[in-house]
Formats: sequence, structure tokens, C-alpha cells
Amino acid sequence: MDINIVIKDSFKQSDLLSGITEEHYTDILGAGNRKILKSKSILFHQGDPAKLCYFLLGGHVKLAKVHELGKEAIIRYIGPGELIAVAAVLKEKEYPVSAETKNETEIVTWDKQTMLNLMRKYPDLAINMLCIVIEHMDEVQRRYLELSTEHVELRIARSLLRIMRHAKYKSKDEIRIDFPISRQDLADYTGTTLYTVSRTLSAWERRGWIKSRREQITITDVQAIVLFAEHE
Amino acid sequence: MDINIVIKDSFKQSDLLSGITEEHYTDILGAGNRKILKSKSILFHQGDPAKLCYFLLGGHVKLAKVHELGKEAIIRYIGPGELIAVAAVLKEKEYPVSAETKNETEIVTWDKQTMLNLMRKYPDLAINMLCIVIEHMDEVQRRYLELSTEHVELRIARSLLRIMRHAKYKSKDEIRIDFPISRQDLADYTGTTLYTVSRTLSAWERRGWIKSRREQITITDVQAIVLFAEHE
DNA sequence: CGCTCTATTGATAAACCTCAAATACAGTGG
DNA sequence: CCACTGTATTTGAGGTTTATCAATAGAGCG
Repeated sequence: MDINIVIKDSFKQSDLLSGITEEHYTDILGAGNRKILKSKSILFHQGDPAKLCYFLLGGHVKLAKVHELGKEAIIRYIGPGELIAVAAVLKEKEYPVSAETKNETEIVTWDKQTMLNLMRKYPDLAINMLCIVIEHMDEVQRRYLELSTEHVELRIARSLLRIMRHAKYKSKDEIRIDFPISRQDLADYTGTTLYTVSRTLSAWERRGWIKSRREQITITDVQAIVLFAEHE
Repeated sequence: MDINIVIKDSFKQSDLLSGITEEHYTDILGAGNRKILKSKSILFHQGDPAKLCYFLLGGHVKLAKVHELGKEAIIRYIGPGELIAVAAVLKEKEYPVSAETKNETEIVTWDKQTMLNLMRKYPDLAINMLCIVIEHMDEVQRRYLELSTEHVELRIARSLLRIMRHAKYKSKDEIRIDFPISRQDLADYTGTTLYTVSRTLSAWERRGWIKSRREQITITDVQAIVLFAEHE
């Protein structure tokens, strides 16, 4: 069962099922619907009534909070083994953000009732979920602090490292970000404009810190960027 | 029992105990330690190992994430009926933020074990907590978006309204913020400098939107500020 | 090979921060 | 009750960062 190995790894990575036995994986996942989505599919729009929550088996999803026409802030990139929108579903609220795939993406979905049943059957689920939400909370807060105190270049560096940590494809010394990401994406993630991102990345490319193609970024000198991010 | 009325109201306000009967209030609060703290007391520093979580009976607390020397971002102001730091305590992590009283403040504290016992005894506690955390998550995300897309004046307006909603003392048409708040505080909350806040508030005072004394702000024309915040 | 979308780069402008100095305010102790 | 001291606040001038606008180049796709 190839899939189950993936699943198990995903779960472990996400801490969602820590403390839950292996045989229950199948039960939990089996209770949901499995689907495959193409790149640039919309899982849900900000403001839609929250019906389903999503678990990623593979691929990447962009979670963004949208403002007036065009402007948006990317809250987080979601990778395999991560769960989206439990919160909203349980509270029967509207989705507070929009979610869009960046890749071909395989997902499992549950509706509220199923999720509640699962949580009752496996009580650790709720506690684990709480922990995950808290982890995310901490990250958003940290980013909030950075956004309000640090200059753009530094923020771009940190953003790159953060995204890298979530979605890296490592080979030799290079680390490639594992899904298509445009200048605009990075700008929305960092809280700046695509122009500034472009200028900054160009400079870094000249220094040999990164390589970039259209919608693709490869970090060639992590050390340099980390130093830059830490020291100044 | 005067205190119990306060407690009950606080809990209701916070949604922490929705679905839990009145007689349990006393049990839950009784399991913790009650204390009264003076203004400017530190509940905990960012980075300290999280030992206790706190529930406010009265007063106000500033939750801030601190950066290098002096710079900080205020995450939230906490009022009566709100809970702080459950997350960190349960996960046995370090506090991700600092907490400082702005007022004389009455609190109840629990340690991890007690909190866990309470959660096992009253299972709705965990779910309610999840909901509260989620609520906060949503607010931080919204503020993150604002910080990355909106200009300072607008952000100051929104900040004022947001703080007002949490800590208002209403009389006739005026609304006074219920605890001492400096320009620097508002700047840290908004992600700007005290100078810019000062200039902005001065302008608004000239227009008759607010009145201000040292560390005190009174909103005299809510309507105007709401319009300003919504329209542009 | 044209069409569309993304990225680059320069010039300009605006928003906002920084620094400096003056003023107001509250509490303290004589 | 008043001078004194330590903060908080105001305001101006100048500078920096970063956004905006505009124009061009490049990449991928049919």
C-alpha cells in the first residue's frame, strides 16, 4: 500500500495524528472523500460558508486573505500532510481566507459531522488540532512582528527561508522551491510589491545566492541568506 | 456572591464556558489561584518556559511580541473574561509573547496538570478553547492583511476602533478607552511610530473626532472614524 | 511565430521614519 | 503649595525606503 506510507509520513509530519495508532489512519482517511485537483483550482473562497475541511496528501495550496480588488496577503503555503479549515468548519463560519492549489494536488475532505465523529472516536485529534492551530498562530504573530518592524529585503529573505522549509526539493547544495511561485506571490507573502521583489532577487542572483526562472526559485547559497536574515 | 456574577459574566463574554453549567464555574475557578496584580506587572516574558495560564477577572493586559531592543508589536489587548497562554502551557513550550498589565488586574491562574484535569472533567472546555484560539487567529490574520496593504492613517483608525471594542467605557456619546494607552502603545499596535500616531491623533482632535490626555484617548465621534475606516 | 503572462529596470514620487528640540503633564518630596 | 524630575507628547525639517508608473524584455503555449 504505497499510499498508506505517504499518508503515514504526512500525518507524522503534521503531528495531526501523534498518539494515534497506524491502523486508525485508514479509518480516519477512509471516512473522507479523496480527490485530485489540477493546478490553480480553488478549494474555497474567502467568505464562502465553510462546509468541508481539507487534508493534503500531495501538492501545494496557497492560503490568502484578500482585500479590495487584487490586493492580497498570503497567510501560508500548505504542503502534504497539512490540514486546512477545520476551524471554520467546526464553528460553521465562513472561510476566513481563500485557498488555491499551486500544483496538481491530492486531497481528502471531510464534512463537519464526519469530522466531529472522528474527533469523538479519536479524542487526541482535537488536542492535536489545537496544537497545530497554536503553532500557526505563533507563526502569524512572528510574521506580523517582522512586517511591522523589519525592512523589505530582510523580510524577503525570511520569507524565502520560511517557504523553503515548508516546500523544499533538495539536491546537492541546491534547494528548489517545490511549486511555481511568482514574484507577485512572494510579494504578497512578504507584504511588498512585485517590483521590489524582482529587484531584490536580481541583486541576489548577481551575488550567486539564488537562481531563478519564471515562477521558480532555487536557492544556491542558503548559508548566505541565513546569515543575511539573522545578522541584519 | 458578587464575584461569581462577575465570573459568570466574564465567562459568557469569552465563550470559554458556553455549554457548561453555572455550578461548574466555581469548581473550575476554585481549582486555580486568584491574585491581584498592580499596574505594569509582568505576567510573563516572551521566551520564559510556560508554567501557568491566566484568566482575567478584571483589568487589562497587553500581549506583545518583542523584537530587538525596544521594538515590539502589540498582538492584542486582553480584557476581563479572557484567557491567556493556555496554548503554550499545554504544549509545554515557551511563551511566544510577553504579557504586562496596564491596570490593576485580577487574575486566576492554573498550571498544566490542573488545566488538563479540568479539560478532561469538562470536555467542552477544549473545544471552546479551540474556537477562541481560532477567533484570535482570524483577527491576527486580518491585521496582517491590513498591515501589508493599508496606509498608516487607516490602520490607526482601525486599531482605535478595535481596541475600543475590547475596552470601552461608554457615556453619552463618548467612548473612552478603559486603560492607559500611550502613543507608543498605539504605534506598536498599529505598526508605526509614536510620531506618526501623535500627528494623526492631533489632526483628528482638531477635527473633533477624539479628545486625548496623557495616556488616555476618548472617542467623541465614532461615526466619523468608522466612516473614515470603511470608506477610505 | 504571434499572444499572453511574467519579469526586469529606470525614473519619479509619496509615505513615513528619524532626529532634534520644545512643551505639557503627573507625581514627589521639600 | 511649589519647584523638580522624569515621562509623554507635539511639531518641524530632512532623509530614506519603498511604492508607483511606464516601458521593455523574456518565457511558455498553442
